[in-house]
Amino acid sequence: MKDLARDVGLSVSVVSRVLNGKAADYRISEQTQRLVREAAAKRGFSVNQIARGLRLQKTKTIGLLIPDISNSFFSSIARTVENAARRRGYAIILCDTEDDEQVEQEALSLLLDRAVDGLLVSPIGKGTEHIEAACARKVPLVLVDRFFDNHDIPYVTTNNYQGAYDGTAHLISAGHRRIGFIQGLPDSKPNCERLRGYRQALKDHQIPVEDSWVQGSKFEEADGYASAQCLLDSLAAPTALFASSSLGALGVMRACLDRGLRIPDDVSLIGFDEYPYAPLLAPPLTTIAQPTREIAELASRMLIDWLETGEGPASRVHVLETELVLRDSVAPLAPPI
Amino acid sequence: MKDLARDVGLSVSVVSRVLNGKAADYRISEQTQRLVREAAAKRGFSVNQIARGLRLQKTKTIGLLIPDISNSFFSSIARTVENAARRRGYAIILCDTEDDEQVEQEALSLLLDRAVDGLLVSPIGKGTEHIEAACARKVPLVLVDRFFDNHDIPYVTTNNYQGAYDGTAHLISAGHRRIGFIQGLPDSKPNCERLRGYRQALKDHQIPVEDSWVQGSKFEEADGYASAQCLLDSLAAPTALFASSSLGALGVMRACLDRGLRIPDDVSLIGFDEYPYAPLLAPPLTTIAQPTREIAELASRMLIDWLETGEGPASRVHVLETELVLRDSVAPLAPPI
DNA sequence: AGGGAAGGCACAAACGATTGTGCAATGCCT
DNA sequence: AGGCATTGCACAATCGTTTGTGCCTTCCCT
Repeated sequence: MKDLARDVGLSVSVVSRVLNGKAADYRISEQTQRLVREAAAKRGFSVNQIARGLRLQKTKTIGLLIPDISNSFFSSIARTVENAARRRGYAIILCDTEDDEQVEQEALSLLLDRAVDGLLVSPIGKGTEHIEAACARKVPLVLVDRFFDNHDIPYVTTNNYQGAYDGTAHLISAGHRRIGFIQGLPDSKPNCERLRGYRQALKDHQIPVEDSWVQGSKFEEADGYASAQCLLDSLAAPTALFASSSLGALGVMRACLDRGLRIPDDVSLIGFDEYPYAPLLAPPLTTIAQPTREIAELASRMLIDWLETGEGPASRVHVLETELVLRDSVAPLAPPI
Repeated sequence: MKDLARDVGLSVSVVSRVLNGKAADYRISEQTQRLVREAAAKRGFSVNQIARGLRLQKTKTIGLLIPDISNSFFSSIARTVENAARRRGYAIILCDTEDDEQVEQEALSLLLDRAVDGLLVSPIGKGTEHIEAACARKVPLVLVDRFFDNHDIPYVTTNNYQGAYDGTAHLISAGHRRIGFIQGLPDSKPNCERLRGYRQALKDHQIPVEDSWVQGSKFEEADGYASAQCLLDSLAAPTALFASSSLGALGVMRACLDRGLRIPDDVSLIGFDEYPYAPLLAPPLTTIAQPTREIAELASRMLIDWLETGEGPASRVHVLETELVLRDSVAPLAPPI
């Protein structure tokens, strides 16, 4: 910018003001403005955002902290967030926490050190101190998908409870009474809510809930596989399974395949999360679809509005509805012979 | 840092040097070092990377420019890159170009304005001027997956030619002679190479190549769907299809489903790209697997080494091998009756 | 013509770090 | 005791912007 100023024979302050549209406020003549603008265009000048960030204490950057970008749910979120952010002039620093709390803390520090203006976080769920610390530093933060309800951090998520309730009820209405639940990360809010929905659906239909029907500990395919094996090994094996995640459902399918169990003839299956492959699986999977795009759009809008107005969102909680997508992985239970 | 310096009664220069491990070079006493370090630890101090970046002209940030993060190939790449980068102290600014050249240019400017130290990019492929411009600005850049071969920009990619050749040869060995090719973005190098491999395989088996057998224009499911419809509508419809991408293969499967065509009985299918769902599709899909993790690891290592040593990679081109993963989507062609 | 207002721009101090250099104080040698 | 190294630290410039303020003109009004 100094070079540019020298070239046009003006001071850097004039150049800066022209380029920032503050020419009128400082009585810069039309002629000078044109001069500056043309020179800037000709030299392809663009401001150094680092220096600008230092001076303004605003980096026009948002930190996106998610557990697993290779998971289609989060990669959809990331895509939408990135697009929305870029359209409003923000860059996204991506951190993948690998569902590891240690990594989450490190990544958070890395983001804070880089002075991001705001954060979009889908936290592991266990420890909340580091997240609170970020809030204490007055960095606007909105939680996505996973959230805390004993804090006042705004969030946008899915109605996980209702989604799981609907799915479970669907299985029950098909005649199933022994229904297994393949869970993900037990501490994460979405998982808790899904579990709650599952339990409530059973209760509402006078089906006693067996603790052993709930298996699993991570949102991973291998974990779903192991959990399914475990459930199907049990004496009174479930006739239907509800997988709390897309990867969990995959694991279940693989377990059934390996055991020669047919879906839905031998065991019915519903998976949380919808994705492009679901309709083409063997069999096409009945799923609980989340409004991924809406979640990401709402969350980014909330955050960016917050950044630009300086005021937090009017309402703290945003819960979007799921949709039960019926396909072929659920069959009526054959009556016992 | 100024506060910290005041608290311990020292100058900021001393604090800076201690924290950067340059104490010895400047004869800072052991005692002072301890004092500084303890105070820093107690106050949870960490340096402002923005200010540091301005002074050092190094932001410890890498720009990742990819066409579609919701595509499993790229999300795997992103995950691996992010992990590798974070382990070496670098943050990743993610930009999703949506396979749009306009967006690619804007995103590139956004990254350059933010003074990223280096770039990892998978370019659209058509225009190369903006990419060259970045190189001209002496920003280290390595291409991932997609590349240019008439430039001296280093890249790491897959042996797309051989992968497509192997897949096509596999179809031919199953007796197919009318083989359609569902392509992705025609200008992109991987697509060109795959097409070349396909053509060469046909030629090597004395099968004349029909131009009408090559359809498609984007790496998207809808495009694959339309292309498959078009091919299957033709008079002498192909008995086998080779999809140049995972999403393309999905589109083909959906097209077949809609037409009541069974895979592999009525038409055989091979798809480029492997992903967790492939073995569970109906039918399990025969694919050409790319070494995604290796590509991403090699590319990030090359770039970061470049950043730290100041010297570009020793060898410019890196081509990793594919693997043909046999499943159930290819069947021997039934002899004509 | 003198005075005040307005117009048009330049100066210089931040922002928070890094780093070459300078300046005391101490120690050692002869 | 005087001189020279060495030790231990502080000063201040710098990175590229933004922005409050100040200064010189020109103009208009009475």
